[in-house]
Formats: sequence, structure tokens, C-alpha cells
Amino acid sequence: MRSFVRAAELGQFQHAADELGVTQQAVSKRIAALERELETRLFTRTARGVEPTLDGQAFLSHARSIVASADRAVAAVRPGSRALRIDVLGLRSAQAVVMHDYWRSHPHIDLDVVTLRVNDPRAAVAAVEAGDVDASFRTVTDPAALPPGVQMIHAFDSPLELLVGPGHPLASARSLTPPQLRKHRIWVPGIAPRSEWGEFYDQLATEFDLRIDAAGPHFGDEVLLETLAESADVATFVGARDRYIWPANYDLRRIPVADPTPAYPLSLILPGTNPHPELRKIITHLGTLPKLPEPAWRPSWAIPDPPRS
Amino acid sequence: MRSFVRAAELGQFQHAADELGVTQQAVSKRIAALERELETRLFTRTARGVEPTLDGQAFLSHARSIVASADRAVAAVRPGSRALRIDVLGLRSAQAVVMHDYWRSHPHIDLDVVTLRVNDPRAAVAAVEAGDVDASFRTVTDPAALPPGVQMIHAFDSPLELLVGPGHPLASARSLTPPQLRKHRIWVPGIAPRSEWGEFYDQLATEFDLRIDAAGPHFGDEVLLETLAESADVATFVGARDRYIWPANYDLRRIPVADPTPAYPLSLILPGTNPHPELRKIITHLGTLPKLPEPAWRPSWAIPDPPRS
DNA sequence: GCGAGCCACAACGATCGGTTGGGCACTCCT
DNA sequence: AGGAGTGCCCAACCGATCGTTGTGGCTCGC
Repeated sequence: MRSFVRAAELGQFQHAADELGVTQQAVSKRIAALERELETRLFTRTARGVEPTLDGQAFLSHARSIVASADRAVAAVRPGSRALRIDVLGLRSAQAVVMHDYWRSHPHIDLDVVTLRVNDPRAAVAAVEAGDVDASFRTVTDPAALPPGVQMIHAFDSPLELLVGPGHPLASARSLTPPQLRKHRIWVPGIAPRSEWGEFYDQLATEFDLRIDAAGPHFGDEVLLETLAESADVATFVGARDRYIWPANYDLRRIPVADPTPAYPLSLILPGTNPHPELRKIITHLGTLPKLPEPAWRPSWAIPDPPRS
Repeated sequence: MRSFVRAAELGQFQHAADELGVTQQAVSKRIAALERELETRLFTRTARGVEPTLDGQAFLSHARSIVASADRAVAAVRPGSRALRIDVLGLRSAQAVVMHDYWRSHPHIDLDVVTLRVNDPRAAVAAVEAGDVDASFRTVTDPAALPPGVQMIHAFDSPLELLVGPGHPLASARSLTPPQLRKHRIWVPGIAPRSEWGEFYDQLATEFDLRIDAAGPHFGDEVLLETLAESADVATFVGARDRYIWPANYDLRRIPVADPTPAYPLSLILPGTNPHPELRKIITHLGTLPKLPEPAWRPSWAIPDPPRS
């Protein structure tokens, strides 16, 4: 592939061979193999070199894309000068959506979004400390326990929305207040009791006297959505930015909650010194996200938004 | 690469091997080779399969991009179901810019922009007839001479702008009319006498009594631009959409011409029957381009704009 | 504790990919 | 017109690689 690209750009097999450190015959064989595989002639041979045919021109842009991707791929795992790597809770989470948006507006950044296969935020702290990831969208409820060299900052607030099926009594509401959710069963499966989210829902339930049922195992989003779609009295919470686009969307409705807006405060754990240079831009971008509508409710451990630098 | 992607998606070497039609050992060796090359562990081996490591996750998205590009690359040259292929005069031409804009707003189209290495528009007609390209942004001045099965339609009008260096007497004008260009030498090198562009400039010069000097060989855009930049009495014409971004831009100025606006009418040669399905969308898109400001001047052979369908 | 399932290692044959050497076609220069 | 130079292709050779079969180690579940 590289031989093809360089040969097309330089117009001569010989020059491409010199650049690649092989003989001209090797390049010739590579191109010939490519042409045999594609059953197409990619170059017209002239007296002073080669020129891409129409097929060769069409192939060239894709070939460039391949070698560029290959370079990025090795750069992504090469220690030292590797791509910015950020840990998110899942590819459908608001965190991932925000990072995706950022990537779409900055297409040239070398960004890799990964998910640490751990539940304990302290493992995420260790991963940041060890350099396995450059930053992690997780929250430790006791910031004082952070080891030196690791800091946690406020990322953005994720306001909650109620997700209900078409048969639910609140299905046609345009907006809801927390007191209106009283007596309705809210099911958030797969939330561990002592986790950040468990604490969050505990505080939320206590504050507004809600019935938030965190019990029961989580059999996957499909099961949850199907249950919601068919039930007339079960609802759940999702973040406003969470990605919920399925092939079959079950006709579910997302209803914003306000007065006050309950929001989960997302944090970013990152090294205290020498963060990845691209990370600063992302933090700046996080600061430009729309603010939460006031009044808002946040759990007790929420970090105040730092002054805009 | 495909082995890696499928193994990561399926979570087992065995399943990936079955899909790829090789043995599990072969997949294992491929991954091992990849890991040796990258000097990184891409999977953690568990009792019930494999799971991507952080590096593996980071690598995965790039690997997906590579296989997708590879698939597109072969599709681009596979006869039968191949990508839409359009011939433009050059990658900096207004035609190419318009196609690039179209691609940016329709990223999923499989579009290949190529350049036929011919000067005669009849060769472009033959290429369309033979199916080497799906369409060509060229113009034959006698549409009646088109063979059956090939048609030519109006694409869009490319208004002219004057390109001058900072020392030229017209350099500070915000806009110009054709009569104001009289007595100024306009140099358009590399235009063959009997070609479409030669005819165009002939008619333009006659109409407005201009000094358009098409003589002299064309030594490349760099030479032309450098000449313009250093000369106080030479100017040239460029299309308003032509791409003229060089690392050193020589402080050249583009000055629109109006009252009337001289415009080169760009045509599209395409098969009369069974055009590529994506081509219809592009033709529709061409119809949505901003119209030429009136009054306008076009050469005698300009095709009237067809009624909007 | 034992079988099932999955991955890694070893050995072997076929194929691939590179090199050297030679040849042909074309251009340029004398 | 002829020779030097250049650029690509073909042939022969050889080492590396790739995929196969066979085997062993490991974990999980019954």
C-alpha cells in the first residue's frame, strides 16, 4: 500500500523503492500483485516512469486513507508519543457523547476513547497515575484521598431525564418536577449499593421522597428498554446527553425534569502535572458546555465549578 | 487486521477464525504477530475467550477504519458495483471544489474524483460512453455531435475573478467591470488556441475589447503566481471557486468582476441512460448552487439552465 | 474430579516476498 | 543514426512467513 501511494506520488517505482529501502523490482512486484488481486491496471507505464490510471486515481485516495489510519493505529499504542486516551463509563454515556462531539469539531485530534474494565474509581485513579489513560471520567467521593500527582476537577453536569414507555401515566408530560415523581416507581438496575451512582440515587430519593429501586441485576439495556416499553408503572432515569438510539426505539419518551433540575456531576480525573497537551483543550471545551438551568440539585459531594480561566 | 477486529468484536479467537475460514491457531498467530510488532499486549486472555486491553481498545477504532478503507478501496475499482467516479479538470478547479463540498456534506457517498489525462473533450465523451467514468465536467462546443447514449447538461456557472499582485494598479479595487479591464494585459498561459477555454477567452476579448494573452507555455501555477506577484502590469483570470491556497500566497488579490459578470459555463457529460444512482443527487445539488448575479455574460455555446425539476 | 472449551506452542509444507541478474523499450544527446 | 542512460519487467533463487495438524495447559461448570 505504501509502495503504491509513494509510487503514485513520485511517478516512478525507482524513487518509491529508494524511499522504502527496497529494490525497484520489489516495488514492481508489489504493484503487480496489487493489480492481480484487483484485476485492474493501476498504472500506465511510460518511458519516464508510471502514471496512475483512472482506477489508480480512484484507488489512491482510499490507499492514502489506509496508510494514514495505519500510522495513527501504531501511534495510538506507541508509548511516549501516543494518542490522547480517555476513559469513559460506556460508549453510550454522556461522557462519550461529549467526547464524540469534541472529536467531530476537532477531527484532527488523535483521540482514543476506552473503557477501563473496573468498577472501583480507585482503579481509575491508579490507571491515571500509571499513565495507562490520560484522563478518566470517574468520580471519587472523597477528593482528599487522591494520591499526590492526581487531581480531580469538575467536568460538566448531566441533568436527568425520565425515560418512560407509552403506557406510563407520565408519558405525555412535556416536563416534570421532582415532587411529581413521588409514588412512581423508578427502576435503575445494575447500580451497586455503595457506588457513586448508588450514593447519588440514595441522596436524590431522600431529598425528594422518591421510590428509586436500584435492586435487581442488570441484564442489558435491551431488557431494560423492553421492560419500560411494556410497563405502565415503571420508569427510569437517563442523562440528557446519553445516547439512546436503538434500531427499535420502543416508542419511549424522554421527559426533562426541572425545578429543581437533578443533575449528576461528572468529574475528570487527570494527572496533576504534565497532562497531555490536547487535554487542556478538552477541559476548555468542557467549560463551554451549556450550563445547567437553575435551580438545580446536586449531590453533596459535587465539586463547585472552578472559575473560568 | 480483520482477525483483530473480529476477535475483539466476538470476544473469541475461535469464532473469529470460523468467520474468516481459518483455524483458531492461525488467528492466534496473527494476533501474536501484531502484538510483537506493536510491542504491546492487545488482548487479555481469559478462560472464556479474550478481551481487549486498553491498548487494544485504542487500536480497535483505527483498525476498523483500516478495514473499512480497504473495503472501499476494492469497491472503488471493482467493475459492476463500483464507486461513483467523476472526471474533473484538476484538483484545484471549481469543479473539484464543488465536488469536495458535496462530499463534505454527504460523507457516506463512495465518491472518487479523477482526472482524465486527455485534452480533447471528445476523449471524455468516449470515456463516459465506455463507462470508465460516470460523468465528466467537460464541455463539447457542439452538443449535436454527441453520440447517442451520452448527454451533456449545464452544471453551474463559474464567474471570473481577476487575480493580481500587490503592485498592480487595480490591486486595491473592491470590484471591477469588464470595461475597466481594457488596456490591462491579462495573461492566461497554457490555453490551447482551439480549445474550449481558448474559444471562451477569444469571445470574451472580442466582446469587451480586452487584451487576453493566451500565448506562451505554462510552466505551472507556481511560476504563474510568482510572475503575477512581482509584476505591476500582468493579471490573470481565475474562477471564483477555484482553490488557490498555497503555503506562500504571494499576497495576491482576487477581485470579482461584475456588470456584467463574465462566467464560464461548466457542463457535465453523463450517460443518457442508467446513470449512476448517486449521480442524480449530485445533479440536484448542482441545481441548488447560488445563481450567477445578473447581468452576466456567457459565451455563445452556453447551454440554458434547464427548468428546475 | 473430570470433561468441555479455549488459547498457546511445535513441527512441517506451501507460498510469499525479497534479492540479484538480465533484457527490452524509450528518450536524449552527440 | 547510434550509443548511453533510464525505467520497468521477467527469471531464478532463497529465506521468511503463513496456515495447517497435533498437542498441551488452563479455567470453568457439572
